[in-house]
Amino acid sequence: MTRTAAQNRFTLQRDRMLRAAAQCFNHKGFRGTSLKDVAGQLGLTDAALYYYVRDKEELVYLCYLKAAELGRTALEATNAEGGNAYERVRRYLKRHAQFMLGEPGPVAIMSEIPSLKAEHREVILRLSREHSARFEALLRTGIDEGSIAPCDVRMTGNAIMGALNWIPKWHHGDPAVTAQVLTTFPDILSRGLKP
Amino acid sequence: MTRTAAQNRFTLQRDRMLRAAAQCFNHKGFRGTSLKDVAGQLGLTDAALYYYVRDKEELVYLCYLKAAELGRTALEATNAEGGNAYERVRRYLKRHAQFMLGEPGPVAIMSEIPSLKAEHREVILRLSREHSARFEALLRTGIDEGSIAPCDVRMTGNAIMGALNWIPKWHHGDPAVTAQVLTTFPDILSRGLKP
DNA sequence: CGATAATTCTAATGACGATTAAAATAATTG
DNA sequence: CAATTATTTTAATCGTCATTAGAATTATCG
Repeated sequence: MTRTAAQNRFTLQRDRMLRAAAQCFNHKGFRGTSLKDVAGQLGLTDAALYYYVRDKEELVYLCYLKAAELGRTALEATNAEGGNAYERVRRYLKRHAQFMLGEPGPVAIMSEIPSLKAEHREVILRLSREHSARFEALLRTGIDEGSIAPCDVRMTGNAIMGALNWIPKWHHGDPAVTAQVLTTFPDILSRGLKP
Repeated sequence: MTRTAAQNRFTLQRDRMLRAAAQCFNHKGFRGTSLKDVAGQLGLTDAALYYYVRDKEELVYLCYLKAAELGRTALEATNAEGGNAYERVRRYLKRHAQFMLGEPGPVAIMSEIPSLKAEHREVILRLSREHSARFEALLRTGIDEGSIAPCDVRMTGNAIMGALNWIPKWHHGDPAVTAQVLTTFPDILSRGLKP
């Protein structure tokens, strides 16, 4: 119990770090952001980050891990809510866009997997592939049950994920645009799936 | 005339440079690729690149300029061929994917505009916005003539461009996949536009 | 309050990578 | 071939940045 408070504080601070880092990475890339950039956003010194993380590489790794977890739970939660596959896809898209843009984000886009060290890269790639597989399975379910038009699920999944992952490249935080994205993107991306 | 041969050789070599650089940038990011990486692909020394380019920043700038030009001509050529807006969009998507993956590519994805110096950034942003505007205008034409379903053209354009720009993140050169992308992506991305 | 643990800072160190100048090599032209 | 031009290399220089050690500060707990 006595440790829980400290533990809690630690993980809370680290999570603030991950959010700051995610924003920087999305904006300037992994190599392009210095630890000073991240620390600056938190009112800290670059050296202070090493209290929370072994090195810079672990920082991206943790960002990507968090992104993978959020994606997974978003998809699971959506599936658990029921509805046909088409409706579940729509809800998932909304949820995904939501956590990418708002709380508990911003979330790091996994655009620099090659920068990870071998072991971390394998972990992230595995999670990433598992997530893709689950999404593709959902599409396949929809095709079988007739709620989604037949298509190449692999390519369709890639297209949808690409459209989502690209959002941070052109969206820079304007709340009005955020709202617009959340309302239009699920529509736009799922419309092509209708039978 | 005497200069034309040398001039020609110069620009040809520089174009090889741009292709090598584009591949590196797409793979490892601007900051993440060293001039040695680019030079290595060409069998040169890093210092040799300075014969063709003022500095590293100019290298990305030229890559982006080339990308913008190719995008523009692709859209213009497509429009010139006629057909209704929906068909023109489809042809444009195919063309765009084509030059992104094959010849005269690989083309650099404009994902690091913040890394450009102010003047260059303005040029690229202007070209980029012009291109978006033209694409959105094409969508609007389709909506007016009834070949495309009513939609938020800004968001729809962003979604489509995102899906395309993300391709290099997951496609790593397998020719079979290239062929698959070229045949399925135009379908996938345009299907949602049907009325 | 005093002691101990937690957190952050200051001040090095060291590597990597962009950039430059000058020398060396290759190509071209008269 | 000789002279000139084009291209590339070698060998510095310079800054930035990740990383570390140890000091300083702050919080926690008895």
